[in-house]
Amino acid sequence: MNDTEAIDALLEGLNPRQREAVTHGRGPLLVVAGAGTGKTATLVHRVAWLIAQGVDPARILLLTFTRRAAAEMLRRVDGVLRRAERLGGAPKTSRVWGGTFHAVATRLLRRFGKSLGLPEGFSIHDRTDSEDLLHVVRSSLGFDKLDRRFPKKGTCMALYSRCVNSQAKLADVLARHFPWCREWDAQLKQLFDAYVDRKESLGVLDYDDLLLFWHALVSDEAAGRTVRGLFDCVLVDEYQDTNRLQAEILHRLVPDGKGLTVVGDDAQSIYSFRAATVRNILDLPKQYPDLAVLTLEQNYRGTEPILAATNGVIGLASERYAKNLWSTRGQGERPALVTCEDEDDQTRYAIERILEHREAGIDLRRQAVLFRASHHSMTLEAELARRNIPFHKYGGLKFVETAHVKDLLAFLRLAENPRDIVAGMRILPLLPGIGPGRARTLVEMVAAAGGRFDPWRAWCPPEACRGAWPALMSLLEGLFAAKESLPAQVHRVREFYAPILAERYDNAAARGRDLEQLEQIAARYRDRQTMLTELALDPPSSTQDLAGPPELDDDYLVLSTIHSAKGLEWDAVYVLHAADGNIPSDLATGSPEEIEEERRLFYVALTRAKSWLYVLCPLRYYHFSGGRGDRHGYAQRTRFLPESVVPLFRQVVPTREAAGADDPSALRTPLTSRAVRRQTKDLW
DNA sequence: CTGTTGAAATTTTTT
DNA sequence: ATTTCAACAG
Repeated sequence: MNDTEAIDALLEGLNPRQREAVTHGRGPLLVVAGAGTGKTATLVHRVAWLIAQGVDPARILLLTFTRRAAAEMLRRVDGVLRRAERLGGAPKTSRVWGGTFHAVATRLLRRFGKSLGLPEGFSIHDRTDSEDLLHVVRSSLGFDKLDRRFPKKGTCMALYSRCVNSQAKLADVLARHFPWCREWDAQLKQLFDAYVDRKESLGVLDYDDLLLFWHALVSDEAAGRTVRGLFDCVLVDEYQDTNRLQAEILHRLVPDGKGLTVVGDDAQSIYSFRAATVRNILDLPKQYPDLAVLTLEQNYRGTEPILAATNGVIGLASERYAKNLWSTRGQGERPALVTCEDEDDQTRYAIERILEHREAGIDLRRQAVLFRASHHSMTLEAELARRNIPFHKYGGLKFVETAHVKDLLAFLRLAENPRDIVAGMRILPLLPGIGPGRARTLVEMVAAAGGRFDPWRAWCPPEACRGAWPALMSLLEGLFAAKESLPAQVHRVREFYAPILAERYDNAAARGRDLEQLEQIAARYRDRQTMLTELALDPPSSTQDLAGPPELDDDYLVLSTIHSAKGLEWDAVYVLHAADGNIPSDLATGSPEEIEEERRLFYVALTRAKSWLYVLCPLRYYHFSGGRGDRHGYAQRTRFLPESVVPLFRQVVPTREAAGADDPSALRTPLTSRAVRRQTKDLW
């Protein structure tokens, strides 16, 4: 096969615009790709094309939004290359640098961090750990004892993080995003100063540090040259969701734009709460005067009616890059706008349609239920479980964020880095007779001893702890020596932790199984540091996820937050709780910008659908907070579906009789005297 | 200083 | 429903 044939084979199936993007030369390139326009395919083929052109895979950097996205893309690159070469050669992409900004930062800093004075074995704190450390610092400064309430640790963290990621002054961030915290300006400064110092002395980096130090690395004269010299081509996906710090890293990494490819869609920017800014896309032409801009507008995903509806929704956005998405997929059903009476109604309707589609040959895994907030799917999850319908949930509380898993990992973390006081503060109070007070002094002792456990050996524990203390010491010493295999280490921790688990948590059995699973997983990692790093940077979203690639024959429905559904697509998509207050979230209606972001979020949800789209809106919702009886309120259809776009949907009002007839238990709020009383109570 | 109890406040999205 | 804080008994 000659070169021309090989190139043709590689470009097979791409439209002219995509080909142009794929075969673009070495000058900087921006691909503005609307939803469903084959953005991923284009990026995949471009990587394949570069490799086919002779670029060394080890000198390609592919920055994505999640690790999963990177792995998936590289898998597809291999597929394309194999097809083009018509041979089943070994994968060529194993040496490509693929991953999130944070993961790549970690890799670079492990290798070159020494030149910045970073310790070789730095630990990585996830969001919760960072908040915990901030809490420790806050109490050591005495801010928890002030007469007026100091902002919560989560708020402090959000503030700190936004300053770093948007590279903005605290005063500006306070004024723009946290006006109710302005009175604490001085204390916050002090807190953040102390937090930064503390991280340094503990040998710990948080998420923001990873970016910050990568930035420092490429800003440094000598180190910058080295790092820049590693890559011939840099490709960035989902650029609309990067923040200012990431943009500056990129600019310093590729100052002349040579070999740079950036892909994004301003209409899908949904991470401004993480300081992402569309300005990164809009300003790219200013950074690179010779930037080529290509727009992909041909939509391959949705049917015409779906596209008409999604275009209608985004058409109401106050400001956007003009794009006219057009479909080649032809006719299909108009998307459904389903007005449900309440949440049970919504659940029932969704499950009926899901099963119907499955009967018609659309596997569960080709269908997804999407929602704004993780808890919006609780009722549905309960009902799916009751009916034995398998599902995987993405987004929301992660496996590694559950208390018992965090506990277990804290033992490993402490052994890895004894100065990590967050790990210590987690483990020590698990023992009887040790509370926050003693834990703090103990943890400070080790930190002061430069990370040696000697002071603990000499410590005389209180009565209640006489038995447990020596056991903990021998456990930690065993782990510290790290002579055993990783699963064996986890096993030891489990043995020590089992009685604590049983005593402190309910449903200890289920939690125990999680930990067993963790022990199994441990075998997959090269070493302890790798395991801790990877779990911090890329937490598996569910236990099922941890269990490894699912069996081919097992079919499961996907439940996902809209954020976690970014970049994915399904044949049938169900969007739950399309009511004002949920989308847009009540918590995000403070400013017009926030509302616009919620609109894009809704747009992202709708554009995940290929053939069938159901938007469900329960009009009545219950909230069980605030004491006796269940109260409820009435919701309005989301403001993103005003009368003007409603005709793009077919309106559906499910009937109860049909739904409940053959399954009385499905009717969980029958119209009984109770409902009558409730309606009466509505009058006041 | 620990561990428990009760009251009050807050309640999203994620690397 | 969960988290956080203050108060109090051991």
